[in-house]
Amino acid sequence: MPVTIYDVAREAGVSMATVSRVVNQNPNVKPTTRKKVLDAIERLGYRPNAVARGLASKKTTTVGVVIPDISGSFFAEVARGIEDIANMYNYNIILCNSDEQKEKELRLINTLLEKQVDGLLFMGNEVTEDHKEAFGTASVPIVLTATYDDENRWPSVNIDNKQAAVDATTLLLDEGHRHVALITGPLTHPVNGFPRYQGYREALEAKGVPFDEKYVRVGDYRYQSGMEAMRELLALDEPPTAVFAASDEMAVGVIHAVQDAGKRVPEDISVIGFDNINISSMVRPLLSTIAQPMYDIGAVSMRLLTKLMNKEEVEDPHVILQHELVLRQSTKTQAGE
Amino acid sequence: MPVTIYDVAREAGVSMATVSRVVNQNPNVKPTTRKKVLDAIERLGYRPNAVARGLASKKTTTVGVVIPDISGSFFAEVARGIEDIANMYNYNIILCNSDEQKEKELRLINTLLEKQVDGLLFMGNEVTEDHKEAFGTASVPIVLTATYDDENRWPSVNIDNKQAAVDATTLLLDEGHRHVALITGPLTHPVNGFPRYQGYREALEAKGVPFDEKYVRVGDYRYQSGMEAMRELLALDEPPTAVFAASDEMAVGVIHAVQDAGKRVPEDISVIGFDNINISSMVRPLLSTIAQPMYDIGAVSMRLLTKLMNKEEVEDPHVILQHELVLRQSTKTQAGE
DNA sequence: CTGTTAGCGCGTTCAA
DNA sequence: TTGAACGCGCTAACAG
Repeated sequence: MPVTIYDVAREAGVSMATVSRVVNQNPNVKPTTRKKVLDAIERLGYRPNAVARGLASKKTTTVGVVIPDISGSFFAEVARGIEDIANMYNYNIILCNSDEQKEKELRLINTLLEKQVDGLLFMGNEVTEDHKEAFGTASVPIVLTATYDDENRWPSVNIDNKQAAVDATTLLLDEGHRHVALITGPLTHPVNGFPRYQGYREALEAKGVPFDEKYVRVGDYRYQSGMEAMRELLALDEPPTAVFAASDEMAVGVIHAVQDAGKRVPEDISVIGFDNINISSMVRPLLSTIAQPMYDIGAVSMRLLTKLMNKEEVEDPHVILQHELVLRQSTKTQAGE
Repeated sequence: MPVTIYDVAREAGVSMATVSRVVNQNPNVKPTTRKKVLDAIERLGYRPNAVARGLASKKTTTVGVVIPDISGSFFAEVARGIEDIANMYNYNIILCNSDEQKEKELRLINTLLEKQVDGLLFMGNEVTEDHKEAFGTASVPIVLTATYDDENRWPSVNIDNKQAAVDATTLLLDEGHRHVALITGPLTHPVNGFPRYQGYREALEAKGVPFDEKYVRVGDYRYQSGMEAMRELLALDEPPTAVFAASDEMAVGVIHAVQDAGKRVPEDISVIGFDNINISSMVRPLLSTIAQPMYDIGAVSMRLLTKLMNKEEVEDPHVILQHELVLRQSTKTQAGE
């Protein structure tokens, strides 16, 4: 039923090799025959079969993307960066949600490899030994997006999470606060969890402010957890006067908890978030935050992968993108200061 | 380099046909030889080549998804529904952003078809004649997600947008408001734009409230446009006392414009949104809205597609999912009333 | 500049 | 229960 390259060849009165040449933009074809072929293609409505092409050429122009959850603002933005660059270089992406479940991640990696993707982008909180083993069976390049492995065996794209946390905490400290709380993500996450906690402590130490465990709460990056954590903090004998939340969603939860308690941000309590997802400029007061270049994290990862797939020389395969302190209205220090 | 089915066959001392059978769970294999094969697979680390399989079987267990912009909350949620069900039925998805650009949409549809996807999910504001022509060249099933064609030639999954707008407007009218404004999306969008405008007018008419053009503003569904539209509305001689925004983002913009003007929601002005994206429960006051079952729209679309791909009988290929009025705090009418 | 000929790795008859 | 052989649609030498 479907028209093949043979049908086109017959229709145009040439060999299939010639048809293949014109389809693949091979310059070694006489203009007149090229036209004959093009006409035949048009007439028959020929559509090249990419699967057959993939089998013969061993290239699928498709890359696999393992992502925790596409419905989250952060990942959705990263995914957009990935897809834009992929599209730019004529690749398509197979998108898979992992929910950060290790077994599912491993299964997806395997499925993607079976599908002969030309490369793989992996995002996830932790790269375990099992992950490394799975990566090891791949014969195509892999880039770790917003994560990395402890040995730096695979190329990766990240921001400096610890330094970002230092910056956020220091800003609060510089405003004069001495009771600065941290609402972090799970400390068991070696990439995005623990380093921010480390940065918080380092900043405290650098300023000579004693660390106090009671000012640390662990959330899950979601709004609710931020709000609940802040309620607890507010119930302390000596509540914090500033809060650093490891995600914008939690930071917004913090702001609302503060407001619900009849206090004001930033007059009574300063709040700074992390990520700079679009919601941070859709709340009152506008949220001050550590901006991660989410789109770029995706875009740079994909660009790096294209180079790797193309066997190009790549200077440094471990990219650290710059984060940025975005001062809006939830901290006393605001833009321009 | 990569190990093929032949290598496994040799290693196990059987023919490749037998290996194929055990890999594909064909029961006609003696248990002992099955074990021999399984061992050989394990020993060699054999990974079936899905591309070769796809060429031979004419099935790729991959579906194409054309979506306007994965970084938007609405679409990200729909995409999640799609991917979950796809995963459940052992399909993978190739995700493509179209930015609602017609040429890009047509190109993507073609690319996806070249890649021999087993089915296609299309989302976009409008299904033009060119789209229909492109769909017509497909030999695999296509489902229109959150959109439809004017002839209902293709299966689709939607909500009743007009009725949803009637419900939202009527709620506001029932609160006693007589100056109800509408901030809609582009009226040129036949699926999600115009019908909501129609519903607004119908509700007005049903309650005998005269339609007044000055209370209608066109936005682009984004926060900024909602905020700006509200500023204009506020500048009217007789500002509206209630606003129906065709998206939650715009509704939040409306709330902030109202607050910035020193007025209160809902005491001075009632606001209702559309979609029920997660941000609607992350603002103060909590946003009342028309909830669209975003995840289900994606999930049901994908489920429908699996049936179609499987050539199963499907009762009604034009699914209308229920929307829901979610009353929170931005309207006077609140939960329980 | 063009055609012939092998594969690519696997599913699937058809016989045995 | 198993194997031999063909073909899926195309790319890539190689020859001419």
